[in-house]
Formats: sequence, C-alpha cells, structure tokens
Amino acid sequence: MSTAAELHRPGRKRCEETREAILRAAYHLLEEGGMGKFTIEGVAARSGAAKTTIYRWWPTKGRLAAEAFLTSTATAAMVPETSSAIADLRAHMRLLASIFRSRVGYVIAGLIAEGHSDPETIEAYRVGIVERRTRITRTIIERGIAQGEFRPDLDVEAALDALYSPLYTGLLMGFNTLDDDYIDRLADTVLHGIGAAPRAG
Amino acid sequence: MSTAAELHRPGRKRCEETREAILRAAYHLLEEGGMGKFTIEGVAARSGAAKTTIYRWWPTKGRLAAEAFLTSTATAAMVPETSSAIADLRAHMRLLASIFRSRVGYVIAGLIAEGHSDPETIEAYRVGIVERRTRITRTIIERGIAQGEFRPDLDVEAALDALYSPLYTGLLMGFNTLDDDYIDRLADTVLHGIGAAPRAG
Amino acid sequence: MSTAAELHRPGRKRCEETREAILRAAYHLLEEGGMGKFTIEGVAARSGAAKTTIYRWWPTKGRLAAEAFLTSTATAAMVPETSSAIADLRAHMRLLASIFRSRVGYVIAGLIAEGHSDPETIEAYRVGIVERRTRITRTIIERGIAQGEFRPDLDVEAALDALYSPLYTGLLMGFNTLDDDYIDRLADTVLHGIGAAPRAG
Amino acid sequence: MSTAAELHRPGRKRCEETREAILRAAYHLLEEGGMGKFTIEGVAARSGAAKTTIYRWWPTKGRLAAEAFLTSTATAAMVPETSSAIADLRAHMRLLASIFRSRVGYVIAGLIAEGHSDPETIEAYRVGIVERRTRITRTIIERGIAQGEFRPDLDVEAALDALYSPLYTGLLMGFNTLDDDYIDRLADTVLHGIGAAPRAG
DNA sequence: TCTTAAACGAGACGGTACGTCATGTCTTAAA
DNA sequence: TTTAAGACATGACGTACCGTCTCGTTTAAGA
Repeated sequence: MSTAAELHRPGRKRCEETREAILRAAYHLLEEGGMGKFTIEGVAARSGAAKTTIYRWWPTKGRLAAEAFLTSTATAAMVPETSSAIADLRAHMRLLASIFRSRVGYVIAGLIAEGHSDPETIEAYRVGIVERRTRITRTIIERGIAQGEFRPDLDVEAALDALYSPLYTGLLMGFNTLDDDYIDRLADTVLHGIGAAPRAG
Repeated sequence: MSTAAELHRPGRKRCEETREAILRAAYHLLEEGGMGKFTIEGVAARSGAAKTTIYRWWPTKGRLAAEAFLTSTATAAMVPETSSAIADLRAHMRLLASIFRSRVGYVIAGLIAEGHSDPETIEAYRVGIVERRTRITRTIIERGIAQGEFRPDLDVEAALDALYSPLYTGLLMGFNTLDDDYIDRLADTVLHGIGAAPRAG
Repeated sequence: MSTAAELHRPGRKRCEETREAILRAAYHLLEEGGMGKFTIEGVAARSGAAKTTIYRWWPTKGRLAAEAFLTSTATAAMVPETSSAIADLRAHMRLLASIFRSRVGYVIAGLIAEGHSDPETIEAYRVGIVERRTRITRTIIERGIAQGEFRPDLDVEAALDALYSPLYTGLLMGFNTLDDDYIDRLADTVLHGIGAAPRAG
Repeated sequence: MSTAAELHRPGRKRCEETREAILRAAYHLLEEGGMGKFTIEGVAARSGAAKTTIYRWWPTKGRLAAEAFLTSTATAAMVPETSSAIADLRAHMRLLASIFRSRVGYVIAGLIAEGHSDPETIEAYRVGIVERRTRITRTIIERGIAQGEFRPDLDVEAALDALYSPLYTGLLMGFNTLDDDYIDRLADTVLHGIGAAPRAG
C-alpha cells in the first residue's frame, strides 16, 4: 500500500546515488575520526551533495551518523553454533568485546555519546544493532535453558544486561579492559552467581 | 611546604571567590540543561569571570564540568548498614538507580558523553565518584563474603561490573527502566547465577 | 501573425488562471513587504503555482514584480484639466508626490532598487508607468506653451526632468519631504528660473 | 571626554590594521562588481578577517559598503572657482555627471539601491558625500546671488534639487544621458525658468 | 481516435550567502 | 601576575532562496 502511494507521489524522485554518496562519505568520516570529526559540512563537501539535501533527509547529525554506521555494518557479531550454549555465549561476548576494542568501538562510543543530545540516534543504534544482537544472544540462552545448561526460571533480560552491559561501560568509561581474560571472569561470575553455593542436601 | 611556596610566589594571588563563583555558575548551568547548555562562554557570563581566567585553571569544558559536579555532590549514595550484605547491596543499587533516574542522572550522562571527546572528564568522574562508590560496594561485598553470604572465591571486580554496569546502560541508552523491580531482578540474577543449579549430592 | 502562429502551436495552452494567480500573489507580496519580502519561492507558495511555471514566463524577479505592479496600477496619476497649464502641472506634481509618500511609493522604490541588478525591471517600469505619465505632462506643457504660459523655446525634456526628478530623489534618498509646500516651492523655482530677472528695457 | 573614556576602557583595543584591511577589501569588491558582488563572506575572505569581526563593527552590508566607499573617495567633486558663479555651477554639474557615468557611478547606484532595504546606508552616503557637495554648491549659489547672477529671493534648496536630482534619475533609471550637452540644457532651463519671459515695461 | 508537444504541479538537487554561536588565543589596563 | 574585558581567527551551524532538473499528469492540436 505504502509502496503504491510512494510510487504515485508527484515530483522528482529522490536521487539514490546522492543518498548513497552521502552515506558513504558519512561513514568514511566516522571511521576516520569518530563523531569528533563528523560534521554535516564535512559530509557535504566529501559527498558532493548540498548541505540542504542532507538536512532534507536527516534531521540531525546523529541520525545521519547512525544510518551511515548501520548501513555499512550489516554483518554484525556472528558466532558459529556449537553444542554448548555456554561456550557460544562466551565466544559471542569475546567477539563483541574485540569489536569494542577496535576502531569500530570508537565509532559506537561516539554514537552513544551523540545520543545524549539526540535520543533518536541511540534509538537508531538500538533498533539497528542491539536488537539484532539481542535476538542472537536470546536464542543462545533459550537453547541453553532447553539443554539444561541454564536455570529454567532464568530472567533472560536481566541476564543479558548483566553479561553485556559491562562491555559498554568498558567501552565508554574504561571501567574494565575488555580483554579475553576479563570476559571469561565476567561470564563465570554471572554464570555461577555471586551468592554462596547452596548447601547440598 | 607548598603553602609556604605559594605564599612567597610573586604577583597577585589566585582569587578564591572567583574560583567558587565559576564552579557555582558551572554547576547551575549543568543542572539547568546538562552538558548541552554547558559552555565556557556561559559560565564566564554567569560567574562574571573572564573566559581567560577559566581557561587558565581548567583545560577543557569537561574538566570544569566534572569538578563543578563533584564539588556540589559531596554526599554520594550512602546506605545504612544492616546485618545483611545482600540487603545492603540491593538498597545501594536501588538508591543509585533512583539517582540515575533523576535530573542528576541526566547530568552524569552528559559528563560521560562529553568524556568521549575528552577522556579526562570521564577520568575525573571515575576518580571522584565511581571510586568512592566502589570502595563502599567493595566493602559490602567483602563483608558479605566474610559473613558467608557470597562465595569465598568471588571475583569482586567482575561482580561489581555485572551488578552496576546495567545501571549505566540504562542511563545512557535506555536499555532498561532502572525501576526497583528491575533492580531486584538484576540483583537476583547475579546473585544466584544463570547456570543451572548444581545437583545436590 | 504571432497570434496565428501561437494558435497553431501544438501542446497545452497557457493557463490564464495560473498567470493571474501568480500576478495577484506577486502583487500582494509586493504590497505587504516591498521588494524585500518578494521572492519567487514566496510567489509560488502563495499562488499555488510551481516555481518552474513562474520561471517559464518571467526571466527575473524584477520583471515579475514590475508586471505585477503595472497590472494592478492601471489608473495612474490623472488630474482634471483646468484652463491653467501651470495649475495643472502643479496639481499633477502634488498628486505624484502623494503617491510617492504612500505605500505604493515604497513599492516603486523597491522596483527601482531592484532595477540596479536587473535593468529590465527599470525598463519595464519606465515603459509601463513613466512614459504614460510623461505623455500627460508633456501634453500639459505643450498646452502651456501654446497658451503663452511657458517659454516658446522650452526644452521640454529638461523641464520635465527638473520638475519631476526631485520627486524620485525624495522617494529614494529622502533628500526632500515631498510635501505640498515643497512641491510648490520646487514648481515656482523651476517656473521662474533661478537666474536674476532680465532687466527691463 | 569620550576619548578619555575610550582610553580607559578595559579589554583589547580594536585592531586598526584589521579595520583597514576590511575597508580596503570592501572597496575593491565594490569597485569590481558594485553591490552585486559585494558580500560579507567575500569581504571576510579577501581581507583575511573573520565574519564575526565584520559583524561586530558594521551592522549591515550597506553600512560597510558606504563606509568603504566614503573612505576611499575623500576627494569629491571639486571645481576651480572662476568669476562666474553660473559657469562654476555648470562645471560642477558636468563633473558630477561624468563621475556618475563612470564606474564610480555604478557603485553609487548600488549604494542607493541597497539603501532601500537599509536606510542607514543611504544616510551614510547622504551625510558623507551629498552634504559635502551641497556645501560647495550652496556656496557657489550664494556667491551668485551676491554677485547679482541669481535671483535674490532664490529658494536654494529647491534650486539645488532641480539642478542635481536629474543626475540621480539619470544614474539610477537612465531617464537621461548625463552627457555635457544634456547638462547644459538642464542648467539653462533651470536658470531661465520655464515660464514665459515677463514682458518688459 | 490516437499521437505528440507543451503547460503544469510537485519537489529534489547543487549552490551561495546569510547571520549566529562557541571555541581557544590574544592584548590591554587595572588591581 | 592575576584578573575582567573584550577583540580576533576559526569553523560549523541551520536557514532562506536561488535557478535547474526530473517526474508524472493534464490539455489540446494535428495526424
């Protein structure tokens, strides 16, 4: 329906090449200097598009940056599936941590920082990246529950937060190093719990 | 020593009232509009100080903001000590979450966002606030270990991250609601662990 | 000829209502804010016509403004004819001055100002308004010559310039007030000449 | 007084070189393309000054243009004084007309056009140029009256308008050619008056 | 009746200049 | 030597119009 409506809209069609040129330029700027060097002016200059054209389609810097980032990062963190859900989870956490340690992590941190003054930036990141990732991790956890590796009464949301939030605080605030050893310690801690082991019997 | 040296330094002394006026103005601006409305220009105008004076003593916006925030938030999250370390921890988490949900939380989010382009801002926040808080929580946990409430082989650092990082992702990215119910679910999850309960016997 | 050629041209005819809507919108904009608020964009929005349509028929802003102004100001300065050419001239000057003092004068000033960057605007104004007026004043003067009120060897062009140019400098530069008293003094001065009266005998 | 006050004002003094660089750049742009090519952006680029600096000192384009023009045109229309006031007046009119026909005339026309949207531009031109010129012509006329060349009861203001306004309408609207022959005809017409010669005796 | 050419609305697009904001550096005179 | 005041170069902001350019629709003449 909406497709038909759009097809019959009068006026010149949106120029797809321009759109792509803008997103490409935006992504390159992001990659080179994170959000710090990311300016509409710069994107316009690099893409050859007019500032007005950019403003026509993206209301804020953050939205453009988010879309550029998402467009160019289709292949998110993916890990092979093994027989052990615990091992899969740990592998996924390690992979995400390694991304956070890389240049991409710097870009993501910039997006989140930008998100403070433009909540929709963060929303775009959440919808575009986090939800996709959450779907994967949720699946792993549910498999783990089915296989008896995780508690059957597990609060999946809280579990995911406990496991993955530290990666963000490491990225944004340097609270931790995000190296493999740390990730393992974190995973173990959440896995076994911090409470004293229940007494047998 | 340093006092004597400073007293005998030639030239006009640093004006303490000016320093305070600047910090006071900075804090009010922070409170009113978070980092978004926080500008050196604005602080100068509001405090009656010259921009030069501000730049002489604070290298960046973020540092000034951090100091202003810290100066005015001496009384951090404090909870009464009960006999149960678990209850204390839970109370502390609830308190911090309530702060994060308040206007102060918005300011903190701004500081962290600013920290992306000025790492020393985040460092100041970490040293000034987080470490103090960590000292408290670490104490609670160590008491809990001693009392047999927590595992004796606990990785305290990982435990604190698992418990507190979700508050930051909630604050910065809205990943969760930070209400009391959520905090309890989070605490329980980390307390009992996500792994299947070891079989008795 | 041209009419026939146009009639036999293929394709859709020019839409007369659109043309009128454009001119009407243009005139209203002119009236409201002079040339300052007059933009093609604005005319398009107000008239409901497309910018393309406007550009198809009017090469420049000034031309459109001039035509809009002329179309809506068919009834130019007209004065009743009395037995005295001198009185008629004076009445005509007073009338024109009063127009120049009004909102219409402001629009005219705008057209002339615009004419600096688009000479054809001024040309349109000259042909459309000034020539018509000159025809009237020239007639009055020639009648005055015939009646013995004006010198028989009068340089009509120079005389009209001396009488009417001050109205324009008053309009454009505020060199004079354009009130009735001034007009009379001007007319008297040009009438009697500035030279010392020729000696009798 | 104001000098003393200014001397004791705190803060950095206005940079004279920058001021001159701006005026010089402004004048060159004016000379090259009149008001059409005159942009604050252009002046900034050419002078090496910042746009903000320009806006600090000149509120509008027109004011800057007017000042730049006046500064660089100190030596206005000057004519040698002869024994005949009539001859002097005619020479002065010819000289001014020749200026109006030149590139400078184009610049003046631009200033007047700009004055439509910024009245203070025209005011600056009037005070800076026209008044100086009027002082000269008024002197000539008064000398002429004293010498018996002009009527003793002459309305000097009206006379000057009748003589000089046509030069402006020629400049701005091309109503006349401004060549020497025209100037002479104009001068003669105003000199002798357009009325029929009074009968001797 | 069908074709074809123009008029027309809508609106995307590359531009230019606008006037403003905040940055961080600098100069000056008083304290 | 510190301070308040403020000038300055820089660079990005977001906006307003400009004039050009597709688009698909509508209208009428000619084949």
